[in-house]
Amino acid sequence: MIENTEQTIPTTRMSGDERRAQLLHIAVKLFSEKGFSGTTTREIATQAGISEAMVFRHFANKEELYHAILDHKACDGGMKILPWENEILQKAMAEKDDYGFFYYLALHALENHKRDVDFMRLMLHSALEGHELSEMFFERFIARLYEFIGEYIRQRQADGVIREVDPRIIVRAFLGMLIHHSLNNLLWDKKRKLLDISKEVAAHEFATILLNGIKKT
Amino acid sequence: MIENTEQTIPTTRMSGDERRAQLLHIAVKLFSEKGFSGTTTREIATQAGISEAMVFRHFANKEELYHAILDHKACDGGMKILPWENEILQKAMAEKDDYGFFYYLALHALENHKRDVDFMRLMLHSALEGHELSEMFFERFIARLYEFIGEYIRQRQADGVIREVDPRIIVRAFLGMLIHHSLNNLLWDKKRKLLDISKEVAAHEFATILLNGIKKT
DNA sequence: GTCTATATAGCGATAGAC
DNA sequence: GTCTATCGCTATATAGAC
Repeated sequence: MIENTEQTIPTTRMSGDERRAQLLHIAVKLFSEKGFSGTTTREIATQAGISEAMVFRHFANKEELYHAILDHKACDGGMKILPWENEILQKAMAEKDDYGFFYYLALHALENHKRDVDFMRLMLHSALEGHELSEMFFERFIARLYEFIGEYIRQRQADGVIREVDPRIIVRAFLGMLIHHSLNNLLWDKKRKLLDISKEVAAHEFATILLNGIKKT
Repeated sequence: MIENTEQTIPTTRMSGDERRAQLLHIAVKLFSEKGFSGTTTREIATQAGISEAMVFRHFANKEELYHAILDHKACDGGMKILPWENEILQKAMAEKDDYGFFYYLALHALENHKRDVDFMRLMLHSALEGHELSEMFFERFIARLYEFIGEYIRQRQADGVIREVDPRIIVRAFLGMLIHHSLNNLLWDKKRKLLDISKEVAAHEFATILLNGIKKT
């Protein structure tokens, strides 16, 4: 963990930016595990191997630390959630490959959730505590994701291949499967293995169920 | 709120059991709003109109208060989640009315979630904090629910009307739609009205999507 | 059963020495 | 930049008067 770069400075010591990044990382982990009020600045400091005072040199107060996570995570980390610039998806859309579209969306989401478990837990804590972090995340990403998927569904309804159902309901059903699956993995399945399947299998099954569920008969 | 029964005792005062029940009720509400560590015993006492000392007369410590909620909620409140003794559902199962089965399950779940928002929030907080409350709830109810729905699906697969997919995946997809929908209502839609539909419409659409999604073609 | 008063511990945050 | 020491506050929990 501690890195010794053997520079002119004899003591092992981080630069300001490194330290800040380290604190952010630790804070994300702890907040995601125990929530905002359940995490102490002391614990953050201890895990970083510095004193509490140093935490307050990098961040004016605990709240600011929280907001810094927002900027750091919701901007670059959250961006990965938005899939529309991806080639595979663009291709599926252009070819009106519905299965490809939903399969890739599903896989993309499940991969993100798996990689960023901390972020997901943080988001949940934030939403439950009614913090603005989750609201911002919602507006910046979730609302747009609904809009994006909904628009595709609307097109395919116009093409006459999908049943005339409010697209928002379909999006909710689909995201419901994905998010709930990830949530189960994250909250319980680690221990219990209630349903131990790969991302690919899950993405395939969910996409198939949804597509058959909404296609015109 | 304060009830004056005009009894021999001149001062307005609750019996021990009443007070205990009141404290439990307040604690559920506060824990569900702010989580365990985010709620203070002082706030519980204040909202009950008594002193902190009284809280610790009824419950040895904060943790015990938490456990008491488990017994109170997960026994009678949680039982409502399990639907298999219900007539309508039994009837649908006996008649192999798949739509009726899933529609009623959905409606039942959505009704429960709506009625017991506090309980749902409490469960989420508990699961995130890794408290045993959620684990117990999981084993007592969720696991059995999976088993129950899965068994019905297995039968209908044997009947040749449902595709050969791992029933657990189907259950997860279905519960995913339902729980995610309730979660959205609870966390965001109160303000934003992203998707404002009735329980009945939601139950119908979700049941329809699932059924079409898994039926043999 | 309820109160005030208090004990003890831990919190976020600051001051000042090095 | 980092530390020790400490402030002011609030937390859980208890003791004893009424």
